[in-house]
Amino acid sequence: MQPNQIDVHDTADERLRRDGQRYTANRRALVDAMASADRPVTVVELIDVATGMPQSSAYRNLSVLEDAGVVRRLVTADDTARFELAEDLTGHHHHHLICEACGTITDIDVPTDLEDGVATFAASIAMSHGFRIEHHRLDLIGVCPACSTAAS
Amino acid sequence: MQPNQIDVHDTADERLRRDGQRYTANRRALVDAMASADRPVTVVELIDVATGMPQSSAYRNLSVLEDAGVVRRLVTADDTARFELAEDLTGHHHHHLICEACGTITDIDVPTDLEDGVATFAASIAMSHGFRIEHHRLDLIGVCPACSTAAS
DNA sequence: TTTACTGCAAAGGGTTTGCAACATG
DNA sequence: CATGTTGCAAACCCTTTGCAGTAAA
Repeated sequence: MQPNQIDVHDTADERLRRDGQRYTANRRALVDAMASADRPVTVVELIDVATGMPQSSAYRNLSVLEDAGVVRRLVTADDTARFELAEDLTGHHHHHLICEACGTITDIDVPTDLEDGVATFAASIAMSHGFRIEHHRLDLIGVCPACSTAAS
Repeated sequence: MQPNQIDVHDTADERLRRDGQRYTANRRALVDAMASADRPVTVVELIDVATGMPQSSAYRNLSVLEDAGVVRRLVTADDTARFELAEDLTGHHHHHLICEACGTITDIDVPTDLEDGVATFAASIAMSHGFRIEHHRLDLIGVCPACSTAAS
């Protein structure tokens, strides 16, 4: 169902080259870190895993990877960006469950019929507003079990 | 269908008082500015309307208004927060159409059946993940007509 | 040997906060 | 007159950038 790890790196390499960029050790480390996380991660989390990488390199490389379509940057309520591999690399279309207390994001799958409903709706809005719609976002926002417990 | 302007101010006043806060001229100006905009607005836009208000006051008051449940803060791809009146003040549940080129957000209405589908989905996720779900977000993201034209 | 990448340090830019003066209940 | 509010200026924090050196094609 999902492309394996090797495919992810190959594709990343290919997309970077297409942009005249190189798939360096730092960039591979970032991709690895994101591939092994099951949720979008912050720059700080990425740096913790890729030991010793300076923040500036992390940011710069993430930006290159984003431009090449390898990673996606998410911004939610708290002002820290989170990064995940592009969906066409993981082969896994998903949405997000967000805890507004701690900011953690969890991946969730959406039933096909709901997904279809969103697609139909998107098409109609594209038509009526003259908008070119690239993608959509369906987030459920609330408080995770851990934060619920902590608060009480 | 919608509560009128006076109700919005009354409700804002009431919710602030509940928090031991006052509904001052600055805060009223912010609420007015948001009520007369048909989309979420940035702090800079709010300041332009409420002439002379220092940024620090705008931020501080928006934060108080958010805590009181009068306004909602949105963060999207560009790193500038946007503010809108809480849905239970305007009586208008809606979602957003976001231009990833200029960052502008437009309000859109979602058909009832799709909305129901999202609600059902949210309930099932709440159950399976032990999450308390407060609200949801369905954004369509792409490029607006103006930016499409500008780019070509 | 040219072009991209690195890492340090410094700057940017949106947002928050300390503090003294002010205004409201 | 006690408590909330204002506005200035400075601090904050995440993020970006200049630059000199390094590595890859």
